[in-house]
Amino acid sequence: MRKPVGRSRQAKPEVEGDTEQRILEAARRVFIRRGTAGARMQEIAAEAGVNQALLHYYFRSKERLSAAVFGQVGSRLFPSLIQILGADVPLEAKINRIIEAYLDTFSRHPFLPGYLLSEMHHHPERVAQMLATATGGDPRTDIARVFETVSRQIKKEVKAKRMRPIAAEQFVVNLISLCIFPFAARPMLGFMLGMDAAAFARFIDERKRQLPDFFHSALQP
Amino acid sequence: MRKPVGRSRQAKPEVEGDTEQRILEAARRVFIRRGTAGARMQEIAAEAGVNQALLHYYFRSKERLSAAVFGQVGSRLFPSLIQILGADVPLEAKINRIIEAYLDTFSRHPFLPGYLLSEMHHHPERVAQMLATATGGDPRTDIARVFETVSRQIKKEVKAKRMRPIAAEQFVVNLISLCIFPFAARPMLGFMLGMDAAAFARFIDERKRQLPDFFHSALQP
DNA sequence: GTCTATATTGTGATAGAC
DNA sequence: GTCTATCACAATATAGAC
Repeated sequence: MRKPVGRSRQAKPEVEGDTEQRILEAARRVFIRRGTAGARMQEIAAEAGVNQALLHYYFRSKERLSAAVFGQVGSRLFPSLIQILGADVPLEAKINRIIEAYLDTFSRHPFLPGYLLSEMHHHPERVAQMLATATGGDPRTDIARVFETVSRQIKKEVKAKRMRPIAAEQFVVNLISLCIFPFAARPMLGFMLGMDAAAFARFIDERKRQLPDFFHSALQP
Repeated sequence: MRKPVGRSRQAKPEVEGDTEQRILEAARRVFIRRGTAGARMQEIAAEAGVNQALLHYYFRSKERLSAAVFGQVGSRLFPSLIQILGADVPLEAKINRIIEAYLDTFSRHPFLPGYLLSEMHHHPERVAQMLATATGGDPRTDIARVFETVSRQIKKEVKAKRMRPIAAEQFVVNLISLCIFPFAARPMLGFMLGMDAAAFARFIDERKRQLPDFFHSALQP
């Protein structure tokens, strides 16, 4: 590992943010639009405004750089899911919060879902490390606890006759399917439904309003 | 265009199926697991049991070969969607049929969703041609008519107080989200929920049973 | 830390024999 | 139609000056 240690600030005319950060951000943009295999180190260097050799100086290889980006993207998306699902609030509130949070995030970063799914598909072996980076620790333990919490809440609601029975796993998968898929399939939906960027934004806005009711209704006994 | 014309059968000891078909099938397998950018012509040739030069003889370039695969995969998935949605049966039956058809198809080909979404994400410009290949004609016209049909059915159900109002586009997107996403996100779900292949298959089986009710309930007024 | 120059290998594509 | 051999360039990675 030759990676520079100690981010000791040099008295240098740095453009904005330190170089490592600029490279990482440029890499994120390029990997997201080209995919890991399709991205070129040269394009990342150009986007970061530095030389290609610097990429290797900071990240050693394309392999490591792409893994860093994957982990970073995961870190932006998973913690809030875990946090909301594990929070001490009613199930109904969790549904609303997740829909709002994810539709908002993806409206601002519409290419994240496509990148994330593509990356997971072609590099399933990286998922474990990505989730470890994202949750900071042993992801399986955290996640298992969260599903336990949700499962208890569901059982309680079912007992109170306010909800039909459903496994916590199916519940969560249904919820995130409805939030993520439209963005991942955006190119197809855009074409099939003749939607340009503005029309797609309206489509998502309508979704923000309707999805909570749709989902709550689906769980009615 | 040097592509051989007339599939005139040569008196040759062909292994199984004609060579072009074998190449196309090998290419599909390789593109699905590596992605378009990550796939190597050499690997496809090996998988087809032929020399790399033959790939160029039949398909001219990697670009064209990958486009052929993308179109072929689309042709296996979209026509049935269009056909079921446009059929002359009640909305409820369409929901059941689509869930059954897609969960079955994807159970047998679990990597199709990941490939399809990945490809669409990185090559949105190919979506139009892929859908044209898949539907054989002007896809926009067919699709628009189908959405019109569904829209009328929804309005009728709403009027009869058997259903809450929902745009046909949101209706269809919700339905296919719930069918496709779990497969596209399989690596993540597998890890998060600690599911191996068998557990994932059980998860999908449970889904086949529960999704119809979930969806119908979601549409209750 | 950042650059230029270059080594080295990978990869799509073609030429030409059979 | 199918093969072997090879070209031409693209792309990752490193060496070494500054």
